[in-house]
Amino acid sequence: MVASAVHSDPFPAEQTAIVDLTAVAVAVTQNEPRVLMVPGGQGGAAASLDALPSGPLEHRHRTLETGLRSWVEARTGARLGYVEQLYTFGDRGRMRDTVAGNARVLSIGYLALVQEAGAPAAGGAAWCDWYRYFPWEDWRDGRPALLDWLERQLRRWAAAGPARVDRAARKERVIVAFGLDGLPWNEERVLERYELLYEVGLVAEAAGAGTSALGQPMGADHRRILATAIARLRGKIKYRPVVFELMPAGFTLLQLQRAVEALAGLRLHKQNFRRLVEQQGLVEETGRIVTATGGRPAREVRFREEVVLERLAPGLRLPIARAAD
Amino acid sequence: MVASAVHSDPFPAEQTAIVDLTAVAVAVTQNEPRVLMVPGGQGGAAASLDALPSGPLEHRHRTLETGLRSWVEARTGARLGYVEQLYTFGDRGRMRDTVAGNARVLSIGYLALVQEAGAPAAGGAAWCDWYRYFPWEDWRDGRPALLDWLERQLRRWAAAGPARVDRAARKERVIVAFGLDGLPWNEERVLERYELLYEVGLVAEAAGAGTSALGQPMGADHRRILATAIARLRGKIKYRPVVFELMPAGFTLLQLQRAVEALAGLRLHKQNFRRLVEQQGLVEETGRIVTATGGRPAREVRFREEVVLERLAPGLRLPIARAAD
DNA sequence: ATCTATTATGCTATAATTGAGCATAAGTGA
DNA sequence: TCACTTATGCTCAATTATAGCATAATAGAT
Repeated sequence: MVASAVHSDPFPAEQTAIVDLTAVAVAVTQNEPRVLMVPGGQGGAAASLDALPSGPLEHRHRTLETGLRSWVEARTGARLGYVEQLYTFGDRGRMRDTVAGNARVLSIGYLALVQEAGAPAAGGAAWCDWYRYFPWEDWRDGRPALLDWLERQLRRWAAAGPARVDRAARKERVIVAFGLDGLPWNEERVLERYELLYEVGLVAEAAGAGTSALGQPMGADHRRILATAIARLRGKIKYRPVVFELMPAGFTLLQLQRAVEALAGLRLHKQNFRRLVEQQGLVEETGRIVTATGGRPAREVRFREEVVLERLAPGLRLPIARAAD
Repeated sequence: MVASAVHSDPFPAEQTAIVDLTAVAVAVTQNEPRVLMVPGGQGGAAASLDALPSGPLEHRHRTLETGLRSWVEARTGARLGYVEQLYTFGDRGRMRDTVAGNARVLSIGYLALVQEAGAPAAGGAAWCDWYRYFPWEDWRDGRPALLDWLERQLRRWAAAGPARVDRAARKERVIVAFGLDGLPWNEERVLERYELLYEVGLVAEAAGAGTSALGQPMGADHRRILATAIARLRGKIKYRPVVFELMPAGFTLLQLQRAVEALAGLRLHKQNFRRLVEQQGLVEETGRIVTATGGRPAREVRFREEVVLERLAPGLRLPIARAAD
């Protein structure tokens, strides 16, 4: 039916690649967003850097996802809940500091949501606050102070573009990504910001990085993968009820709010947050009352499981607060 | 800094895979959404099926995206505009009908937006209306008639589940995916619907497919990849100004609306559509007047290029119309 | 016992956004 | 001139968001 004039070449020079599966396992504990990390960056040159858990795709696994699950679970003792494929990273040269050398290495990145409580890290893995790697992403206590310094650096870089057009384009990218000159901070632009910092040489992973690099570096391009995961998750919680994967069975609305805030790196308006959650029928009361809140006791609620299959609810929109809550 | 108790294994039993890049190149011409297809399904057993253009990842390409671009452009003569990675497909056994045999084949799927006008298909490729493969997805002229028959099949399948719980779960999936029992049709659930039909055996690609399979089949799992692309694009046009990649330099608001409708498979409310587009400052007048509209002449507009870098505008929300426009 | 701090929770006023449609303008072809 | 088609301006009501106010119910300090 498609005109078959020139027929397809027989599959030309097939190229093989090493494929590994990399997990960004996220949990929220004590109101902090945490990622599962393994030490020692896969035995490469820079062996002391943190790295994401990852392992080769094995032939016995029927699907990529089962491969990821079994590898990460065996390696770290974490039991993965919700799992979603993020992105496949395969630029040549992205493994500068590892053994892979000249071969093409593909990493398929996955986001996995875990309840840390049920998943004590094993095998040398550890749960680390993700803002350690992205300190500029946490606005829960207001604009992070280091953004003042950062802004100066970025503006200097923008002003140093070779031609007029470059300078204009650089400036636009900077002010949009970091919400300068009155533009709003958009919590989802995590990757855009990281790539800008990389390009400017303000993170240690970059080739010409200066001495005052920002945030804890990670092995290979794992910080880029983590940025991708954070961006995706920050977007997703707004339209799919995925936060619940990170919560214990019963929780209070404030705990839920704190979890969302931890992920988004923002403070939310409390009354409106509760209204949204309740209006959408995402939770139901367990009947229990939690008194350990420090104030008036709170009703304990649980996620309405029906929602997932039943109506695939719209998730959580974020009523962003100007000031505090 | 991560507790370094057990140190990482040296990269264990590396596994290689054949990697190919598959493009879903989309254009909108004469108000129809079209995909670039090549004939002959890569020379496999079922050699007569349509297939998406795809080719091996070659080592000379620094990035995956350049690999994809150069391959597809060389093969089909299309010049790709916006390109975005969709998903990596890698389940074993997904290439039932091709040569790959037992080897692991990874396909990295990409969505590419093209202006068909500037890209006449070459090398045996052809632009095909995508609703040929998904006739149930086009609601522009109201609910497609074949959904009546389809609904009966789906309900029968749901009622035939082994246990009570399965039947309930199946029914839920069916009514949510296809908007039955008063639930709204959600144009983004393209993949969910396709996978359901696959599971039920209502598409020819499925193992136990009956004789009355729906829509034109495609080689390998390309129809699944196409479904993924449609779903992604339908979602994306709502929050990023990507439709403009498919439009010529100058166009009328109705042409734009028709393009969006073609992609979404829905009719939109005309006045509200214009209000959204203009309010958001996505377009500007060229000053020209188009008289070939069949009615009152329309102002010609063009996309405001500044928007892309400048403010990364929120895109287009879809004011869905109940009836016609 | 009362006061203070803290959190929970109900409710309201106002502003934006959306959905649906009316009305009129300006062309084409019979 | 009439019938038809598309373009475009505008309105009105319904819905949803934003920002607070006010009150309730605890714990711990005085």
